[in-house]
Amino acid sequence: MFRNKEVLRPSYTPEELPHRQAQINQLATILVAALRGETPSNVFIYGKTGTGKTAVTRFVGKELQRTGQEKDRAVFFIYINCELVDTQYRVLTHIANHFIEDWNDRIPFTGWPTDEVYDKLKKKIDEKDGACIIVLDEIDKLVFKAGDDVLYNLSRINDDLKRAKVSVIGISNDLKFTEFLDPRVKSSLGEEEVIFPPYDAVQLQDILRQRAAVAFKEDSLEASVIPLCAALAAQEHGDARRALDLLRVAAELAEREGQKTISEKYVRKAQNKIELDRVTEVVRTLPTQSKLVLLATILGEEDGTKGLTTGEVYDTYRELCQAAHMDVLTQRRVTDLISELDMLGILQARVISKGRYGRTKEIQMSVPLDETKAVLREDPVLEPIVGFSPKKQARLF
DNA sequence: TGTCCACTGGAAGGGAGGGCTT
DNA sequence: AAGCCCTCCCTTCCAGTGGACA
Repeated sequence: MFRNKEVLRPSYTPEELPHRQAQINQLATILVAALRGETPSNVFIYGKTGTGKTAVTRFVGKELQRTGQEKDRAVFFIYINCELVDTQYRVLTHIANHFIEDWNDRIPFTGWPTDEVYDKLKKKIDEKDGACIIVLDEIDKLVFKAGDDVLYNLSRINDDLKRAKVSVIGISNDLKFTEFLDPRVKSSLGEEEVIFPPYDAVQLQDILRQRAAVAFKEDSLEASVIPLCAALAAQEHGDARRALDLLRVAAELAEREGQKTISEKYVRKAQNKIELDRVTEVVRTLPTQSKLVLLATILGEEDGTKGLTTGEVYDTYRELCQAAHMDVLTQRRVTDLISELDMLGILQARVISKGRYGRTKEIQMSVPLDETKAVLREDPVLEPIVGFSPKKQARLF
């Protein structure tokens, strides 16, 4: 069935990006200054997930580097995903190490004072005569965690450089974060803006057809499969990544059942699988303390308590910790863990007021209980207590 | 109308674990 | 070895609060 499965993966950057010519041109026009030895403007790129922001940026960057080589102009294109590289220190180190070939000379991932890293970075960049384009993908994550000091320093770095030129491209799927920026940073980052609108269902179909032609052998797809994938993904704010995932997973499921063709049925199955896989993976990689909090919530809900409160979850949590011989964290800390679980979409916590009876969070699971418990059971610490029932236990005393 | 509950969520800081330089 | 630095996880302290109840 498959000819080349790789082209369906999110990491794959195709040679052609359908329906993104306008954004490619816009970005290229801004960055072409680098080839003339000028400093390109900083750019702010905004668009929802799976609208091609990263792919377009990488594509333009690659082209720019290639043309730069032909014209004998050095162009450095540094891509940083701020979800992983999320502190000022780490960003600076990452950029600086890009210019340090000697492995022994590299800046360690911790240990130096930040301003020393900054000095070294300036020195190293200035040794190269060329344009340096720094892409900060998911820049909102960086600002959220580390504030805008990094951006301020980076936007001012050109003042301290004699030869090299630096420009910054910030990519975000969240517009609100710019409100928290220092006005100077905001205006400097937003010199140019490129907007990526969501794909509609028809555009998604084009993208899927383009990839499917390479990915599958002839006649592997029933006619309705691509429109369905496109329609489902269009509902998810036009997410092309989701559309491709649906197609790939559907194909994998069909293949596993020995089918020669992919039908609608497998697309629907794929949709369920993708969501469940996401939850399973998130839960599996949770720290133990968060798992305990999660288990406390599940058990509370199974006991039939309506509108679970922080206090109730905390009580159960404490019993679980004792049963599992784990340290008991403070309620303050558990509050934060609950908020984190909320942000991960595993549960919902809304602040409500019960008047005379105080103010608290009302907590509700938003993923299936049994599947989640099965994942928790994989953890050796949790395994003995997953079947624990707080109420029964209490009755013994 | 005021009280007062059961928290929320900010601020500050400790300390362990990574590393650096001198 | 001593003296720093950065990050993560956590504790302590506490002012603030929406609304049911007296």
